Amino acid sequence: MSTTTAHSYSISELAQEFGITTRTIRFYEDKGLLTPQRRGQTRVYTPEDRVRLKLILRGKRLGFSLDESREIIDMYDPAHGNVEQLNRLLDRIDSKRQQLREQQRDIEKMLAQLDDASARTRAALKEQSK
Amino acid sequence: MSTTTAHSYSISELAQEFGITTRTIRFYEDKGLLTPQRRGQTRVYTPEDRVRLKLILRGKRLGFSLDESREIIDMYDPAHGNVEQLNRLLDRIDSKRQQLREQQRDIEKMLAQLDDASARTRAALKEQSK
DNA sequence: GTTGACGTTTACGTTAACGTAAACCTCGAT
DNA sequence: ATCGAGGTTTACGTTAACGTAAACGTCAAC
Repeated sequence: MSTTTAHSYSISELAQEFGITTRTIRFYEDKGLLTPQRRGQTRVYTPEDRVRLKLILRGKRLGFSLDESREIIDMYDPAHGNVEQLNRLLDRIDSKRQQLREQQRDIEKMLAQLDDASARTRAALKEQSK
Repeated sequence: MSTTTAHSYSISELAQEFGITTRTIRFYEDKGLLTPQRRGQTRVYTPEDRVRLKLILRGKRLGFSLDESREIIDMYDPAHGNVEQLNRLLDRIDSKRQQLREQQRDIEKMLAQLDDASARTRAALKEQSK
């Protein structure tokens, strides 16, 4: 029995918090990534909506398309479906993990490259100071 | 005195190796990311060109725009410039490193999320087998 | 000498992810 | 009553990163 404090957010609150525009949030809804409630006309966002938005933006920072982010978010959903569907889901999850690990390797290579560049630049600065 | 074996590549060789189209490679040239030699009309790519291409594609996998990739690649260049320029370069390098570290954190969070999803899916499978 | 395989330029088309603007409602405060 | 701050829908515009196609050159092979 978890007593969930039913806190809610307006669209502009979320926009401010994450540094995006309301247009962007509505666009995500249009693409089926968010489905807020309505109080009359007005959209009302739950903490769960907020989390979904957070995940979308995280995916974006990693270069994922909205479709990819949606797929990843849906992976966490109540795993409903038959055995075959569940097995396919497991495969997709694993495939995403592999992709993320490849990104990790890419980042490390790029970081090493930047370390090198930084060192060379500092060396060039030492040279300038005669 | 390093004896550089002047190996060269055709555009379709590079396209094949990296699983992209020749159109893409020409597009990168158009955007100033590659500047191959010409044998008559025909483009001829050096091993250095190949490396640049590799870096572009690595950046792409990390969600970087071509402009960002160009910036990163240029960071590795012969650090020419005065002290002020070199210092600004150092700042940009450091800023990129911070961004990459943030991406690392994002990836770890997402990996943890996927691990969780995977476990839950496997649990759902066990449930199915009664 | 024509036919492929490979190269080139030029140019219009496409998709994702929003930006921008107009035109309108709603409500609490002045 | 009006006004400003927020909300809404609708719709056209924009940018990046290529795709696609046409129209042409070149050269080794048949």
